[in-house]
Amino acid sequence: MATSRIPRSSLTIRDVAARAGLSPATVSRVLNGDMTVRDVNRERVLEVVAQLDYRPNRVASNLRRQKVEMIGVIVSDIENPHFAQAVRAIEDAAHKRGYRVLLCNTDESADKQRDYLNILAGERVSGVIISPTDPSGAQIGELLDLGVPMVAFDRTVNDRRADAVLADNVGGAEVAVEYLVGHGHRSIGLLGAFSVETGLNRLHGYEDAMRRAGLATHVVEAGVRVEDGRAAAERLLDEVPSLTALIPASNFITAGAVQVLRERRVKVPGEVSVVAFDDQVWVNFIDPPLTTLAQPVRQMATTAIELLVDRIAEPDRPSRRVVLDFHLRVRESCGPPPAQP
Amino acid sequence: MATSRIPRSSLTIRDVAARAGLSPATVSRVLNGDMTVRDVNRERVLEVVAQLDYRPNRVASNLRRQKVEMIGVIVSDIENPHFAQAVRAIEDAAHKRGYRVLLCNTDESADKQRDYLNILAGERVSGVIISPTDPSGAQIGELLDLGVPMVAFDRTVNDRRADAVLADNVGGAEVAVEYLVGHGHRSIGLLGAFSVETGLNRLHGYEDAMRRAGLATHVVEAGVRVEDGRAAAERLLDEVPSLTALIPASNFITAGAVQVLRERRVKVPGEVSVVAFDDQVWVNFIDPPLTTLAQPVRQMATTAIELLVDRIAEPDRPSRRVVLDFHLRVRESCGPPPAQP
DNA sequence: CTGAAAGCGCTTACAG
DNA sequence: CTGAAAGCGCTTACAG
Repeated sequence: MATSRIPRSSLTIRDVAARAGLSPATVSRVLNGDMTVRDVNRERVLEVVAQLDYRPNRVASNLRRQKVEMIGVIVSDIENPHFAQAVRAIEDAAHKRGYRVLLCNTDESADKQRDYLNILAGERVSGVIISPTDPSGAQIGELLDLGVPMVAFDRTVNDRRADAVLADNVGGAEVAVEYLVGHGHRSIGLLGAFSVETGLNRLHGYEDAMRRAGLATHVVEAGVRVEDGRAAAERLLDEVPSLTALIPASNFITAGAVQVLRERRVKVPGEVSVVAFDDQVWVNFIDPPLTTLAQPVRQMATTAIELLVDRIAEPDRPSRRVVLDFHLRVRESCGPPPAQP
Repeated sequence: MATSRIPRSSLTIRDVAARAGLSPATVSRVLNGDMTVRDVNRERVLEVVAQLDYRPNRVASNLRRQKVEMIGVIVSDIENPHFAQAVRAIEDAAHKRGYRVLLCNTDESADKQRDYLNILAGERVSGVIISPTDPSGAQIGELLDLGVPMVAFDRTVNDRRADAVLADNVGGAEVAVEYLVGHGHRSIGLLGAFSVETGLNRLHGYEDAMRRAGLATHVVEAGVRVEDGRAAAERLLDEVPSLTALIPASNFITAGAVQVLRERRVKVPGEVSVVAFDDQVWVNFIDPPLTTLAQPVRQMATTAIELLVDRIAEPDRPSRRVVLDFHLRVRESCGPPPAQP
């Protein structure tokens, strides 16, 4: 007679049933909104539930129903305002649809991404939204094999079965170049992080647009930290003295570039015009407020949840890929190039 | 003979056991690091697990072991850099100790806080870290009644049983005032949000320090949005033309105040010195970089996890309250007051 | 409309 | 060292 006694601290549905003089089945029906329960009994159950402050155990319910109303959200850095904004919008949309959010921060580490994907598989989450650090990680295919819906966010994943929501980084860079060319600029530089997919696409858009305008390109790789942005900006300004316009291709790079411009007392937009990627709040606080390319982060987040929910409902639908446009937010950092001496 | 057939998609421990020619009990032992299993059998199990890509179901395991290695983190706004930083540090510390993080964003809504506390109770999380929107919400006491450990973060909770990690907001404001007085300022203004506990404490610290210095106070309530900060800054400058120093008591207020100072071409620190609460990265990007009071957010986060883990291990220990100091980060926004005309 | 019973996928005390 | 069996707390097909 094997028995494992576990000290039972919290109330169970049996306690409620006993107290109400009904079966656990009936209590469960009331709690799950089954309309076939007689009104007297429903009220009796609700009364006892309130009296005892009974809280159904979701773990048991999840196991029995074979479904966990939770999604995993994997980002590389929740402290980056871009992702903070995305996660907030995702949480909002998920909460409205009854899903909880398990937060997974990878810190740009492929190991931690692997770790978290394994955890999410173990937790049997309903789906995952991932901004991959390692788009080819083996776990991505494994989860998809297990039938876990996955939406790539902001960056793609190397598996066609995943849905994806992306910003049109190529198009965004083209808009930036065309806007500056429209102001008469011909010497336009780009500072970007080309090891990440979004940065690479921005480079491609810049190159295409410059080529179409018949202009020479000026590009410096700028890494992902503010410090890297500073160093890259210094190099670009040193190497291309003729420069009249600058496109820092991410918020950290912008932060570094802005400091360099101020230290060198470069007049913006008098001497150098700036169009920055990412519309952070602080671009309004600096002098002059920056013209930016804003990603439709909220819209991306709600789209991601929609794709996920649709796929949960219909696992075999063909995978979709939604690409959303940037918006140019004109402020005060662009003007005509300085008159030729 | 009642039977509920559920389509079983994923593998179970029984499949692994069958394939390995062993019992589920033995497979479970191997997976949980029980050392009493013979090496041959251990290897056999591991082999089959790898072959089938078997992933133990955490939901079942959680139910059976009556423990869920997950903590709920409740904040009012993950998009506020202050909380983004806190959540990141909490996730980091939690992950290292084997806990998952369920993210709960309340949007400063008491309803959503209630909602999430109920959800966390249902999920039977191991503990919760809460920066309360409604410090007296009934659910707080109810969770504590159920034995769910709770740590108040940044703001207190009206229940003595909860542990707490706080920043010394009173002391921080005193440091700001004393620093400015040390530079010779006598007309020092405060912009704060006094409806939240942290803001109120900052007000008290300011008032105490000003009184000790024998100075008159100049205070304007500034709300929580950037727009409110702007309006408050304008009022303060209009009403106190003699003002030579300003303490904006939160990051959003600082953002608004900085814009007003620039628009009015007030020289910082020539005409007005500034010491701002919250050390956001962008304070480095504006002109001049701001002297700030930095909250030890990382340390607060690791302390919160420690308090939680300690209490999980020892539920009846007396509750603790840890108060951490601010650090003054001197940059370029403070100087002596302008010479009297 | 309601209850008894089976079962979700694990873990573990007990027996051998 | 290993297995059979019980049980964590729910839900639901089935019988009445």
